[in-house]
Amino acid sequence: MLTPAGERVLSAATELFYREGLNAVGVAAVAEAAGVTKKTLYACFGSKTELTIAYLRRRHDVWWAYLEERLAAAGTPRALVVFDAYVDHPGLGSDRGCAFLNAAAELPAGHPGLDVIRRHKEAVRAKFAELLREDAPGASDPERLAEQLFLLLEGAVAHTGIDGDAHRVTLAREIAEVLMRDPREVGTR
Amino acid sequence: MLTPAGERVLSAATELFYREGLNAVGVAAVAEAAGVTKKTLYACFGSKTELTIAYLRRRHDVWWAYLEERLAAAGTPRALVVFDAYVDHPGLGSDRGCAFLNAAAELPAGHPGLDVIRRHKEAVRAKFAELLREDAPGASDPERLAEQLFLLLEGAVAHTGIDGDAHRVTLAREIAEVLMRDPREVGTR
DNA sequence: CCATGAGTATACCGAGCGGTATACCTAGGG
DNA sequence: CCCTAGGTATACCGCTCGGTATACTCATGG
Repeated sequence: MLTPAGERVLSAATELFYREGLNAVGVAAVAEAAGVTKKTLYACFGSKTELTIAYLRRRHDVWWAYLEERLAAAGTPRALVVFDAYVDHPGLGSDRGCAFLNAAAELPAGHPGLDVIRRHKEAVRAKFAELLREDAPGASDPERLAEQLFLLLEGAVAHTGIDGDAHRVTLAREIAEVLMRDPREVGTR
Repeated sequence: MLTPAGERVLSAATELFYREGLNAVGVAAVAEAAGVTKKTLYACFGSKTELTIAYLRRRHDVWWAYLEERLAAAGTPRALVVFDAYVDHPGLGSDRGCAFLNAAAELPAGHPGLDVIRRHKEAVRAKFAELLREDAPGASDPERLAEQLFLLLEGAVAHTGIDGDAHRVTLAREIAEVLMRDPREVGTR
């Protein structure tokens, strides 16, 4: 478990790494923002690489818990809630886009943080598939629809940082809503 | 116009910036890869910021020329060619994903390179809309379909760097192919 | 009682960063 | 003939990077 000081370091890192980027923020800046010396930071995390991993894990855990909470309270189709959770999640911020995509763009090949990122993204895609299967058991190809919703979401969040706002996520959600209606219904009504 | 040495610098930067990331590559490394002194690099580009802008512009110009070439030789629906061009373009490499999304994730707010990136992405989205309008003049909402294809493509290329290959772009292309069939046809046949 | 663990403050290390300065070389054109 | 443009090579600047070292404080609990 993390000491109180370690918790403050991770909290400061989560804020700074997201807002400024991994390579743009030094350990000294993180330590200062946490009100802690570099020695304490290294006693808790050992290296910047470890701190980066902890940052990504924390970011996933917090967001995932929020997603599950929203899903438990939502009506069908729950897949749309995933879009909302990306925009609405409290505390983490979203104006700089997806923390995981941003990190993946910065990390060098072979960095262990990339595994955390891959697991996070795969979890999101798998969640789409799970929700679609459960909410519409008779659907023809839930895996394909899951990939479709996933790509829409990823395209939208990838542009959130560029646009400066999340309007494309809302747009992607609207498109997803249409796609989730069985296409056969459109023509036969 | 660029001197021969300047051209070599830009060529080396295009390779290194894409493969390693903007912040991970110093001007000294670019100069050495180009077989040129730092003095020459600064005589040609003035600053790393300017070199970064030139890199992004070059990347856009080369890819765009290739896209137009492919479009001129393609049959309808030409929108699918945009997906192909992202995967097939020669020389630039695509295993690290989209150079523009990667750069956007690294650049600090206010960096002039962000404008180049926004223009590039808007050009792609607008090209989708243009192609859809021309290839299927009677379509109900080409703008919406353009946004849809754009988001699919962007989601796919955003993951190309994470996955290490471009299979999601192919997947996005297949999905796009289905979406471009008028949904009313599906139910009424 | 005092040892341990968590923390502080400060200074340091070698390396690399973006960018500049000095001095020299060389081919082409007025 | 010699000046200029576009190079070369090398050294330097102040700064920041990730990471370490030394020495001190202080609360807790066996």
